[in-house]
Amino acid sequence: MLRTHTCGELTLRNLGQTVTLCGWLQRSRDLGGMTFIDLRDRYGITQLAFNMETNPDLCMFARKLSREFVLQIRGTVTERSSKNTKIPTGEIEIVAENITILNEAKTPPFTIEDNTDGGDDLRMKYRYLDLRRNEVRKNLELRHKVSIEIRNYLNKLGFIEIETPFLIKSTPEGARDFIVPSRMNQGEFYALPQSPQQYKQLLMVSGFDRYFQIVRCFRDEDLRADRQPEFTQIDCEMSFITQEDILQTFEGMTKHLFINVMGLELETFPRISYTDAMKYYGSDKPDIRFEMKFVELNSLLKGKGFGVFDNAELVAGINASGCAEYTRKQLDELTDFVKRPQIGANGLVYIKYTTEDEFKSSVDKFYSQDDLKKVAEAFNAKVGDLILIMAGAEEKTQKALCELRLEMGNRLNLRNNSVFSPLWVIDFPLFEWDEETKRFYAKHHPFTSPKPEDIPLLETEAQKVFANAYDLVINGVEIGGGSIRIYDRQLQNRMFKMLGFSEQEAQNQFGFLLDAFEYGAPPHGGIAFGFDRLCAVLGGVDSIRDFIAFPKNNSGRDVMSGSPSCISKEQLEELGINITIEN
RNA sequence: GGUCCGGUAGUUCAGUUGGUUAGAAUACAUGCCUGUCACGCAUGGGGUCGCGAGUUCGAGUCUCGUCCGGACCGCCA
Repeated sequence: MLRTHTCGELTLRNLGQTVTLCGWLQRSRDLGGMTFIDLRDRYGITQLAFNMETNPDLCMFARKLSREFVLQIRGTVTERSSKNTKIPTGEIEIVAENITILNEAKTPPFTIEDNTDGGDDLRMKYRYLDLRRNEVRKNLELRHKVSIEIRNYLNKLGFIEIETPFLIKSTPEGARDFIVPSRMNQGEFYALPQSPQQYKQLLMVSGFDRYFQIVRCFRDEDLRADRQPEFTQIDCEMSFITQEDILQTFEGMTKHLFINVMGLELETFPRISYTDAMKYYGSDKPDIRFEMKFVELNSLLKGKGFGVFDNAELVAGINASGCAEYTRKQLDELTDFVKRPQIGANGLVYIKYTTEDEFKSSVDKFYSQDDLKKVAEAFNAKVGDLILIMAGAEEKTQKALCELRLEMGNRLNLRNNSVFSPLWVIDFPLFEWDEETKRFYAKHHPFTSPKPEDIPLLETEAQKVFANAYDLVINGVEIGGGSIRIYDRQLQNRMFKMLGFSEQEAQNQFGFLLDAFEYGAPPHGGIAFGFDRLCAVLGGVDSIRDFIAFPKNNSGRDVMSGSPSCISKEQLEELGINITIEN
């Protein structure tokens, strides 16, 4: 070992000991007669002291060292005459007797500090330097802790972790696959898994009744702050269980993580149906850290001569409590916000509850004070409240109102990242109709089982069929989702038929799974959690990038290594691949 | 595929109506300083204003194109 201690552990208890430390030079302060150096490793910072009177040669040497040099120093733990209460080692310093430069370093392109001066792009290019920073290191430490606690919890319950292949068969359903060419089978391709879905179901057929895997998954779709082309799932599956068992088990896991990683005890998770989530929050992943539920106003506001409302499929609003004081400018800002192309609302109507029995609204021409009062009552509004109303086609209005609700939540500081509000969203519809291709798609995936009572409606009223599917949402972020699967070959065939698969197509793509179902598949179901997202939510940030050691940028590039990149002609030839670039 | 924002010193940014030699902070270098801990003080070096074209007597500033980065919509079973 090149060191006897780390830079984070020495205190007054170690006074007088001769120690050897290794680390990076964080900063040096040259006072002329003496010089101080902060030595940093992942455990902390320890101050080194050099004195011109007692050891002039070493002091002169120390003055010449620059940031991020890798040093080994031997010295004596000494009490400081002026202490730093901000760090754990702040009461001591090392009076150095010997320094070895283990490696020199160029001046880094940005400062290795909590508040670095580096921009995102630069930090990604020099990610190995960025990872030296406390903030990013802490995120990865949190991630590690979460993964350990997941394994502890699931292991205790008898789950076993089994690895499944990364080079698998491509299937057209769902996200776009990442494709890997096969050299030995030219013209043929593997796909990287979007999730180990089919393999984990096969493991159930094999009798591993409690499986999990913390596993990388790949989706070739456009990125976001919370979406990477490769990301990590906590993938789980159980046999001989009901939906209730899954919810209990994984609510338990989530609580276990919060207690053991965050020191927070969570209440029982509320549950809401998909239908109600859409009705009250306009989203299947509502942020319930704050109320501000939608109130439907069709019966109160339609038919009074205001065309926009009269012709709307849905008129609904939210109560921004205490915002009646909003100025014209603030209301215009909100209107602009909902009119942005990404939201695309036509406008925003407000009602200010200014004083007892007095309302001011942007639609005073069409509604009496009495009409407005009834609206206020529908919201349980009080004096000082601001009611914001939108109207139009149902889905679009819900979506726009959802964005407005979240925006108001932000403005009113109701979305505190150290508060955690989990909930289960249950009873999803089984299908989703796609106008473009004129066909049904599986809302979850094609192996999701319909509610037993809805099975007779499969072929006749597919849009009314609900699924045994569920999502875990925390603070408006979809953390996990799963379903009870179909384990009956006949029902699976009916499902594929609804999704527009011929028997032959289904057999081609999923034949191995369908065949397996004929050899005694147990009733089973599961769930998968977005591990990166879970960590980001626990860490209280929106972007998952800082919880991934080496993430990709917005365009799917790794700006540090320069991937993706072209490959050589020889490589292409070996694979039997010709590149044609369209313009 | 689309919308919006950004690109100026190593870095983070400012740069007025198009007008003299493009600034600040920080980093870096040098010197001074014996209790600093974001040390302080002084001095200094550091610029293809992303790239290309255009308008103009004159472009960091205006126009078009392009590249790069970020946020979002579509997409993400």
